[in-house]
Amino acid sequence: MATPDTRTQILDAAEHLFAEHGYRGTSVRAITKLAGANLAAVGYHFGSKAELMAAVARRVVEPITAAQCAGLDKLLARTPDPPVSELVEAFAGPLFDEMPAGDEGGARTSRLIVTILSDPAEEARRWTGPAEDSVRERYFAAFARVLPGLSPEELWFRMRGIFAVTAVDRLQVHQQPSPGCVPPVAGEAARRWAITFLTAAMSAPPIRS
Amino acid sequence: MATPDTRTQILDAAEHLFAEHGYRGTSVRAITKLAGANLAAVGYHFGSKAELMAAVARRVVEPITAAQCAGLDKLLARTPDPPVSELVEAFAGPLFDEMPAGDEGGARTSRLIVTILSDPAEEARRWTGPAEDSVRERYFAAFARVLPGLSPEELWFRMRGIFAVTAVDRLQVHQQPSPGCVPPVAGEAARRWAITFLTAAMSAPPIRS
DNA sequence: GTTTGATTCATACGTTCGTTTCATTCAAAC
DNA sequence: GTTTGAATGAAACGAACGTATGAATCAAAC
Repeated sequence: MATPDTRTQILDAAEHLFAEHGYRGTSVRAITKLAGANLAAVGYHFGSKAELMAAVARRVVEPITAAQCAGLDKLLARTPDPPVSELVEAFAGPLFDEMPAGDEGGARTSRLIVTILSDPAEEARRWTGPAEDSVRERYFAAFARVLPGLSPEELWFRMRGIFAVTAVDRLQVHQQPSPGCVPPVAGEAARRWAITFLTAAMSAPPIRS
Repeated sequence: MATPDTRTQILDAAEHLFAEHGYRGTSVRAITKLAGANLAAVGYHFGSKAELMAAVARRVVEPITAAQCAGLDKLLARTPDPPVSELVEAFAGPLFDEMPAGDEGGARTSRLIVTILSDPAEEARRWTGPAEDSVRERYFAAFARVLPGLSPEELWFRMRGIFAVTAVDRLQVHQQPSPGCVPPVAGEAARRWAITFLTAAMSAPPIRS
């Protein structure tokens, strides 16, 4: 295999380190060292550290968003009222699937997504684009159709819940290792657990207020 | 009201800034400036920035853990097999209740908890103590009793799900503001939504493998 | 009034950070 | 062979960081 160009190697190294230590916890020097590139290469290829992070986020999030979009298209082409479980799977499934090789069971990607969405850095707000918003809104509309009686606010809450469960799924590496709590879970099992868990949660009757 | 002592003012300022900008995104200088204290006061009263963060985390997490513990005690004193909804409420409820004054509807506390648990910094692993682990294990045992048929692994997954939903509940401030997605939700409504959502999720039948 | 111990203060140290500069390399175009 | 423009390399810049130091302050004890 031909060694990839410097730009790609920097992207790979940055993805790895950003996932492991966060945005602020990763220095440009550490990235270029891991990538075997020169310190100035980040500035040359990406402009700045923030733009590098944006490129990393795009590369990770874009295929997920595309898969979510395609899944919804396929679902709605069959019926305008798909079962909740299939909507959940179409939305949450890609978050488990998109795991680049070398990723230890997706835990690194999961952590990177948590980083992207929970990083308090000011730049983080620009790491994802309008494509993600639009697919979220499409799912919102689909869920609203099959879950009548839910107020928009409560539905948004539940959709954020989907996101929280899938993204923070492997967050327990950050906690004290509880005895009996085996740390990394096989990707496929976690996927089925999440779908089960979330389908039941989404299908809950709305609260009577 | 008498102005609190320097130590408390530093704790307040640190809690505010850590929640807003994360651990690495907050400088000791910013904390002491907001607290109206001298730069060296952090070193004097806490030893280091990391120990200050540990003190902040303790002050926020301890009452939550205590409330979770007391809630479980009260529940188990009544019956060894409480309904799932009440277990969920006893576990997740305190995460909504413990909101210090001046906190904008708990969103800041929520973000601080996310910071504590998702921060990739090395020191973050020491921010919570064994008390949190022990209460988690007690709830695990209680849930295992009323949810037979769930494997330990899947139950741990679901408990992490509870945590994810309650803690990341207000994470959407980090995303692009979606139209129609009203940002901050009244604490009481979010609490009821979360209990409903999570009770249904926890009660889902285990996956057949 | 003096002493004492706790606290606050201004300041500086050494490190690391993101970024910039400018020289150098190198393959392709002419 | 020369030129050209993209890419890389070594080095340095200024700023911000956490932390340490030692003098100044102040209330209480004696």
